Amino acid sequence: MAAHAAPAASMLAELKRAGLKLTPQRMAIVRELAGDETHPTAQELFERLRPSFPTMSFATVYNTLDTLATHGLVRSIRLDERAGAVRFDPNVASHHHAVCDACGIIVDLPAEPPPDALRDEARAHGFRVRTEERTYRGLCSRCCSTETRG
Amino acid sequence: MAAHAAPAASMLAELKRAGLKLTPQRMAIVRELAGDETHPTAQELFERLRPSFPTMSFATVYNTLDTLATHGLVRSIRLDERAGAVRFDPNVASHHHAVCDACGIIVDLPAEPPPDALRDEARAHGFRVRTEERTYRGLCSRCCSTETRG
DNA sequence: ATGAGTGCAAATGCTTTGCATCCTG
DNA sequence: CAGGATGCAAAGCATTTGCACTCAT
Repeated sequence: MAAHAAPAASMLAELKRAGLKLTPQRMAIVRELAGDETHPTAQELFERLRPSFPTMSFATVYNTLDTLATHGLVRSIRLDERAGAVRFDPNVASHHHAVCDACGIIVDLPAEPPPDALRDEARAHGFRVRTEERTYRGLCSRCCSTETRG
Repeated sequence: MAAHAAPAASMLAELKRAGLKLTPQRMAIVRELAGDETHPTAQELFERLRPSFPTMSFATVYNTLDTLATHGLVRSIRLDERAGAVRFDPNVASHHHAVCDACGIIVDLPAEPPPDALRDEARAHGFRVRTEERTYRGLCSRCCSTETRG
């Protein structure tokens, strides 16, 4: 019910269809990322996979994620306004994000917003709008109750 | 009419009010950034100021921008999904951005969008929403006409 | 068997930091 | 004149690249 991301099987099938090789490393990365709603960084994925693939290199993780992104199987996002690594999102369906200013958790908000006035404004500037991303910042439920020191 | 960013004078006054020192470097950085709608990087500002301040260091530019951001005088944004430096926006009024996928130009879309269904969805997740950012991606007017090879 | 993919290590790009010195308030 | 701000250089991450080797197709 909560799975908005494509299952590993279909992502692998898609890779195969694109004429790409199904290496053990790629399969592991895809399986690790598919269905993961925590928006991990390349670093985090690398750490998680290290136990099972002690020889896997950083470059492979980055290359694979780049390949997946190029083929539209994952989205890369940078929701930190300052530093911080790129995060990867296996959910390529139209959706947006809510980011907690305190703990940094990123929550998916599945929805396709209808064209709005701002979009029209962009069009007025001559823009041909292809996608729209919305980021809501604030406090998540957990951090809300912590700060409200009640 | 197109000036949404605070003028240099008021930004400097604000710094002073905050008890910060008005050094020549800070004044130069503020003047360079105020009213600039190109969303420059720290690198770019540094290059522009080098002629007049040959001894100014990178660290000073970063420190100053960080100070300005902390005091709410500029916003830092990272609209590139992959690599790329942080950009700085002297416009702290509520507004959003349109980014060209081809040339990377960032256009301001001044507007305060009304609370929407997605915002409600975030609230349903327990989020206390403080700000909302929208990014429209597509092709700017210039790149549109280039690609339409007509 | 052939070239895409991998691993390693070094390089690159952006940003931060430590510390001695300087200068604004 | 005191402490914040600067300049310099080096360190710190995140990410990319070059190249020889390996393995999926």
